[in-house]
Amino acid sequence: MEKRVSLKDIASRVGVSVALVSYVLNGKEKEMRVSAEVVAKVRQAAEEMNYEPNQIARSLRMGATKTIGLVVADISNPFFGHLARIIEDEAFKSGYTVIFGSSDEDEEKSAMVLRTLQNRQADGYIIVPSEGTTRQISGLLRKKRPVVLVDRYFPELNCSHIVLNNYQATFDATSHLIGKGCKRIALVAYRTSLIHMKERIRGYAEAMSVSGLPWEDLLIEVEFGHTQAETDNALNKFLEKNRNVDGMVFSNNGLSLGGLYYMQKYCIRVPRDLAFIGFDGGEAFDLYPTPLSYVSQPLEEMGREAVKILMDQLHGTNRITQIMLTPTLIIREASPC
Amino acid sequence: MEKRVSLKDIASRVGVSVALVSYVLNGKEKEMRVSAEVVAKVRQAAEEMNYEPNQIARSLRMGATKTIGLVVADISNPFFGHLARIIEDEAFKSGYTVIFGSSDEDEEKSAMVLRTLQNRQADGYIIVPSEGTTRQISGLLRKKRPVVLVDRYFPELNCSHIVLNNYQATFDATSHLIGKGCKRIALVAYRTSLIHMKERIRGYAEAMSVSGLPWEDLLIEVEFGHTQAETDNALNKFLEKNRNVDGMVFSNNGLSLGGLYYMQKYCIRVPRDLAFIGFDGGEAFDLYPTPLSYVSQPLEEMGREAVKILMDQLHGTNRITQIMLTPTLIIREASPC
DNA sequence: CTTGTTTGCTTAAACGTTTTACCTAATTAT
DNA sequence: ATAATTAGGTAAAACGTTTAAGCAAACAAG
Repeated sequence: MEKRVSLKDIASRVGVSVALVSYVLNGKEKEMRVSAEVVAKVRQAAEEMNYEPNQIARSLRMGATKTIGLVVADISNPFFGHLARIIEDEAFKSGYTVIFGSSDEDEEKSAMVLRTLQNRQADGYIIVPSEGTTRQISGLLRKKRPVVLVDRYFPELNCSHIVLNNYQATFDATSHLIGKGCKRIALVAYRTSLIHMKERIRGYAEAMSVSGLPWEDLLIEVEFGHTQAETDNALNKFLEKNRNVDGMVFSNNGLSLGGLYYMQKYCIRVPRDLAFIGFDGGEAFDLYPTPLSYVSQPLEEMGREAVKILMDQLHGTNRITQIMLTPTLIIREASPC
Repeated sequence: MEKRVSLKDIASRVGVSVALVSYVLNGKEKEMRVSAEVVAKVRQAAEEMNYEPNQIARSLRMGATKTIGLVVADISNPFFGHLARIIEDEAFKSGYTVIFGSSDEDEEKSAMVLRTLQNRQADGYIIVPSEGTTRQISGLLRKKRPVVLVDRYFPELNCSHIVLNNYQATFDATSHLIGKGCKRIALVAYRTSLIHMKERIRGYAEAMSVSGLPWEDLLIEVEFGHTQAETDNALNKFLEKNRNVDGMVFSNNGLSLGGLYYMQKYCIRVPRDLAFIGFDGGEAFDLYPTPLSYVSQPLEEMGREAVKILMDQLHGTNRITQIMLTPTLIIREASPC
């Protein structure tokens, strides 16, 4: 580890004080009326010595790290990976760096990640909150840390958020299948108290209800920490009891994918044997023998806006912004092949 | 922003010096022989006041941030997302946090990301290096920063790395197709000087050569910043000239996926019309009408070992470790449906 | 010729830790 | 009894910045 060059090094080389070097390198030479001659010398020395500011020292002094703490369920999930990327780019534009952690939808893990991010003095937080983390979030809010929740939120919490209109998402999806003539449509959802799932279930239920179709027995709720085998099992049991199901709506990307694996394993042809609507799309959806229909989220917008809201709060606004984005139903028919 | 509680706050509440509080909270009460009574009082106060150490201040003082800088091509690419996740978990076990940046395989962007990570005083770096970044890496090495390259490396650089045996990967893949009776096998690769691609091309060429098959005209090199349309175009041109091609090997996951999109668009049935071997697998590969064969990388091992090597270097070893992992060819036959 | 202003720079404190050096009182050894 | 040791603690410097405050010299205004 070679010693990094500091302001002091430049100062002593040029023969001026540390303060002066700081002023020059921060472009405050005008206000601080530094002589042109000194400015030039400092600039040159900094250049030659390859000076790079120590952000840690600066953070300590300024009480701000220019860092955003990002908590997602799992960075390796393409949905969150993509979101992270958008946030990274957007944050970078404002001079912020992202430090992230995956919560695995687990309360304890979430707490650990959040503690780490706080120790590192993140200036603000963008969080995809897991079940049971209300207190963790409200803890942040109590400390007046800027927080933006994404994808889900807690209705009882007075906190900025940006989420999909989840109700509309499944309402539209289900309605579309009904319009196509389906009558026994199942919804596959996670068993969780998180609002986004509740809303997706509600949208489905409502769509079925307004068409006078029963749905209570057609709701499949699987556990969060599911393996593919367990999902298969749940679906098997369900389909044995309900042989007349003619359509399925899946309520997030993991479940959709799990559903497709299931269909493949048990040779159920989509959409010939069963109509199918997934959530979030992806390569597997595009490349399926017959391209699959799905609910599309405006992910770019979600990420961009999340950062924008956070930046507002970081720059002093106390405003709480809660945004609901509109999903798009991507309908695809049989391919030309 | 409420004020965070510091050692000073605890000290003044308990009525002792800051130093003492630091000792107690760092478990040095024995060596520093702090009285049991004071230890208890400090502990309790810290608990009650909800003290969390300021990692920034600690970093400044200690000259180490317990931070790993991770540079990948694109965090939203599942390959890198997965890698990031493994690294995150592994780093966490050792008390390290990850700060990351996406380079987009771009020299300039890579430089910016690297500069940011350096400003933030990352203790060590795990990097998927882009083309033309040799100098950036050697700059880090010159400053004696621990660096581990992943997925690719620079032969001329004396730096730790962990990569796939890329030669073997395409050699095996190509050989397998030859064994299946293919004679006109194309390789789709990126046009780049990066070693991993060169090796993948070499493996392919060698496999063809040892079977006495010509390959020079069957190598398709596409540009890095390709759009799907451009890839389609290149493939179209190529296939028009070479109608007798009976197999294709793709040399990374992006290209494989691009290939599949192409096949779909132009109604080329895999593997009926054309044998196909992809790189890296993924959902789309599993769910393809007939599951696709691909080269599988031991991603977990790659991530875990990368962190382990870095940790060794962070703990003072000067040893340079260069590891080459063995790929597995996943062969899948037509599905039972 | 004083007084005030501008110019150009320096000093020093502060951010929250860690850690070295030092201090005093009590105890033990001589 | 005095000297040496130990127990239990404090003071202060240091990490690299930023920034408020100050200060001397030069200059302008009265």
